[in-house]
Amino acid sequence: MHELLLRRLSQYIELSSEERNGITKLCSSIPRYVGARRLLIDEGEELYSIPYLLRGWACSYKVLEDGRCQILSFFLPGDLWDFGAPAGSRMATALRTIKDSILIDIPRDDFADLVARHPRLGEAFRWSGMVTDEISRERIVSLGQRTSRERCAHMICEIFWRLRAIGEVDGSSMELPLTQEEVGHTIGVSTVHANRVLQDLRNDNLIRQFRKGLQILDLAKLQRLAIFNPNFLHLQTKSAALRAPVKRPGVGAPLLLGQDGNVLRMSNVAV
Amino acid sequence: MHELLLRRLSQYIELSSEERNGITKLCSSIPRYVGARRLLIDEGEELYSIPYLLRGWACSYKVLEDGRCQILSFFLPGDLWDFGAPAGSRMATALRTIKDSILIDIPRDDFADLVARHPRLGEAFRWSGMVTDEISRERIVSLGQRTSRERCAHMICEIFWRLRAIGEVDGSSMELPLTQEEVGHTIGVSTVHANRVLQDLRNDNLIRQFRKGLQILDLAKLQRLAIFNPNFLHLQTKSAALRAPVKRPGVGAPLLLGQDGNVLRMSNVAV
DNA sequence: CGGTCCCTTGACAGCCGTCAACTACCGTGG
DNA sequence: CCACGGTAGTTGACGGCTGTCAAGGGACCG
Repeated sequence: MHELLLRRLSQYIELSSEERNGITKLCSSIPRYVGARRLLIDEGEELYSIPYLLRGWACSYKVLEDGRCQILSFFLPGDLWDFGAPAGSRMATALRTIKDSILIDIPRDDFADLVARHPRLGEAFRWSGMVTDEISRERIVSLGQRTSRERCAHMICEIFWRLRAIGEVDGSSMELPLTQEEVGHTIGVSTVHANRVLQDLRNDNLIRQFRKGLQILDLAKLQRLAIFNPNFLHLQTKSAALRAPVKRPGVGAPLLLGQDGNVLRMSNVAV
Repeated sequence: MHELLLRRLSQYIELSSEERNGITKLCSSIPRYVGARRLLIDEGEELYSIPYLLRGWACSYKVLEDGRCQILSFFLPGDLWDFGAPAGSRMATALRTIKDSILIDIPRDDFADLVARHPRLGEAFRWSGMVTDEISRERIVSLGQRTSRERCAHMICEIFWRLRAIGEVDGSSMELPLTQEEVGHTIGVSTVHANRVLQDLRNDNLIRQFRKGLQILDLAKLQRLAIFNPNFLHLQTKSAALRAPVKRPGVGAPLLLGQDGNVLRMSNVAV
């Protein structure tokens, strides 16, 4: 029932049997079955427990006063929701299911206790959290810099690699239970435009869509289009963490080199 | 030299003198003076220390292969950079100064030791980290849903409130050392368009700009335009954490209510 | 069979990126 | 003092991207 979590943590540390038992006990609550498109936690609600998704899909989102809605992240099987938040904090986003799902509520205190007793588990969770953070940073880059085609391709790649990591892709096909409205809310375009972008990708023979699924016809080309670096999900082990520093062309570099000295005029500063 | 950090942590917990001393010792390294627009840490570099900004401005950013650049967050006086990252992790973004700055490098191990010895400090840091996270979530919402005018207004409001919290605004005026190119890289528009958006805000008498500064002429109107909720920076105390749950109109609600029962068809699921 | 979601399409207008040229300002050096 | 060069800000023209509106079509479910 909690193999996904064990598998994930094993990517970062070797789990002792005590640690395994701790996780097992943590996940011993009775699973809840929740239908598609149901609110799990509303924005501003206090978090009494950490939702742990066993099956299904969910997403976090924010709704502006006038109804505009932005999906911030997907919540896939094996994911723990925001385990790093301090006790007593409130949800900064709402959380809802996308399709029929099964989840467990892990008491926050039990989680804190376990991590306190096993600091290495805490370490592993923090490594796991870095992946989540990196996904959200990459979403900022997408929304700020990538074209809508690229954003859509990037979203597909992200989901593909994440589902692959938990054994939920079949060759090049995967489930994609998102409506085009949800795709739009994710990549920051209207529903109509989400439709056009998806059609575009289909017409270019990059993807194929069926019922509630999607097949990637040319992963390499899709990733190139998305400027997608699969490494960013590969914080699998400490040694392989992120990619090596790379010098890049473009705006950043010359900007930073065209300056004199490292010491600034003291007249402007005081400690 | 480290009053800003002490002040920030005091928002979340009452600091004991031991904890104060710990922080003081943590900040006892010799400050570095760094000129404007200089690279502090490149993407992919290993983090040996936690940069702590005493004065000046910096930002984190990512550069795509073709040179497109997205600024992810601003780094203002009193900010600690990414203190939550596990030891040995690599920078997911690059970090550079925006103007002449002074910073301290806090050894990661010392930080970890201190937090381990004083769990309440760890708690306070995590509350502080939530503010950072919320800013980055709000940036996703901005880039995905707000118009460029709204995004620009939102950026100004965010900076205004953050500078105000550290006593760096004078009435309604503040420093704004960003070039229009940097504004563009922040709100996801071209430099030319950043210029047009700023002109727009000036023409509507919302802001006034001078040399390297900005005056907000009508904060209420600017915040309304930005759909800006100052509460999101107000995680000052646990009790005031975030805003209370609010029912909203729009897309979210009806979507989630139009479903039957809470239990899904068992045929689709298995534990 | 009717209703509800969801997907699709076309028309149109407005937002925004790009290109190119020009201006203003500053600090430097002659 | 002025000339100069570099950076940053500004403008106009143009085309492509994208939102909106409105209408239609198809799949599924009761």
